[in-house]
Amino acid sequence: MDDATRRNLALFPIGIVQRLTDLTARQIRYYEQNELIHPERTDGNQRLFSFNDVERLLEIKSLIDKGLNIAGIKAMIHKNEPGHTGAIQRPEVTPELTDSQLHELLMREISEGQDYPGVRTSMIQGELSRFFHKS
DNA sequence: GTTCTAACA
DNA sequence: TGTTAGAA
Repeated sequence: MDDATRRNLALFPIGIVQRLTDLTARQIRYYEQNELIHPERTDGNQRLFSFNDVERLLEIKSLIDKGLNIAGIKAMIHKNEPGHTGAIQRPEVTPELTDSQLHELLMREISEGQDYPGVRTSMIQGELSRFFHKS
């Protein structure tokens, strides 16, 4: 049995995952509804999570702390290519950013946790929802 | 005892 | 998101 297989084995119930991630069962179930995770089901319809699921939940938790909404997190998970090597040029003091530029900027801030001159992190929440719809 | 779904003084 | 009710 290889590592990948082992990591995807559905092993623990929500109770264990709850402690492993410091998330509430409510949140875990909520994230599943929004398709951020896809735990397996067994017995009488009870969820069984794998190590991968747990890691994903930890990642989701950190993104939530950064102020992202479900839509934003979905985008991050799908485009899991964390560090952009650096082919992106940041607009100095640009009052008007194109959607493309703003998107790249936000992705950088989110993955690097840093701010760029003239762009406040607090704008992430609002601008992100402008990209990946509102809720 | 634990987890599930659905719903909200 | 918290929390609770009722069932499995």
